[in-house]
Amino acid sequence: MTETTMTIREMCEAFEVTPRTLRFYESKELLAPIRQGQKRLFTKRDRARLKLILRGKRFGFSLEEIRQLLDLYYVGDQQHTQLKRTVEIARERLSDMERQRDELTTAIEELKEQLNWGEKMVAASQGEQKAAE
Amino acid sequence: MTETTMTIREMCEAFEVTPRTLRFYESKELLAPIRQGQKRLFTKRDRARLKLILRGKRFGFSLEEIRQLLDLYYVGDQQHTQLKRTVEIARERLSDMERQRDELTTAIEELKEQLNWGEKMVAASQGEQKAAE
DNA sequence: ACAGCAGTTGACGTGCACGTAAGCTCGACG
DNA sequence: CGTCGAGCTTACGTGCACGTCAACTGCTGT
Repeated sequence: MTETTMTIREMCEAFEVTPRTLRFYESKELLAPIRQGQKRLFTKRDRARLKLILRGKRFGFSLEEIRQLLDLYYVGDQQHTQLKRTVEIARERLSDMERQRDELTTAIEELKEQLNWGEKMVAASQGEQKAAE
Repeated sequence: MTETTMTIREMCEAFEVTPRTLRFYESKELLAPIRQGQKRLFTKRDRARLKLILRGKRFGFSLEEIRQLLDLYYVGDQQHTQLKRTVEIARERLSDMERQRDELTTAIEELKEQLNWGEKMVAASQGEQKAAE
């Protein structure tokens, strides 16, 4: 059940993606499932990465940007220079994300105000179909 | 200077977009600049909408979704039923955005931790090029 | 032995969000 | 009067993120 590896089908159901998507991500070097003969076997590492990939996508990052980010999450064998560069990239992404969150917060506030206004209008036009003009 | 309308060129510089983009948005009914003969004149309303469009894009909304949202921001002559529906859509978008913000907050925290770790690694590998293995 | 099914590799198709190039129009200016 | 630049339309091209289809391979059960 809670085996260490999963087939492509199991991954698809667990994460609600298609096989095509997983193969595509592998071709872009976002995932690196091990091979048993010809078949792919997805490890715990792949599952963690996929989770991050899907989250990154929801934030509007491109797959290429996500690949950069994943490098940070899974260093471990990088050289100093490479690691330093990765840290820099991550710092930039981090401020991107913080800016994005701040904007989002503002937008939420604005939308809430609009909603209040809209709801008042709906309430006001209850029963009077021809309030316009 | 602070005239009520702007040319396409002025819009482009003000918002850092291309003419093509503005025409494209018009073709998708996101903007509706008035025409003076053949030329487009962008009003204050268009500028407000464009600002919202660009923000929406940064949040990962599609242009079609943004169009839905803009309907809410610029109602004014909607019927009751239509307005009610629009309010519903907006409520859904709002919870989308709040979920997105919460996720983003979590991701920011995680990335910060990773960064701290990464920076420690960088510091630790100062001067010793061959620390690996 | 053979059907059936999960999985695989190309290769081409698709929708979105524009970019880019061609050719037209129109008012301003020397 | 020509032409110059700003803007216009039409139409095809592009990059990304997959979808779709065809043709294979390799177990699995009967």
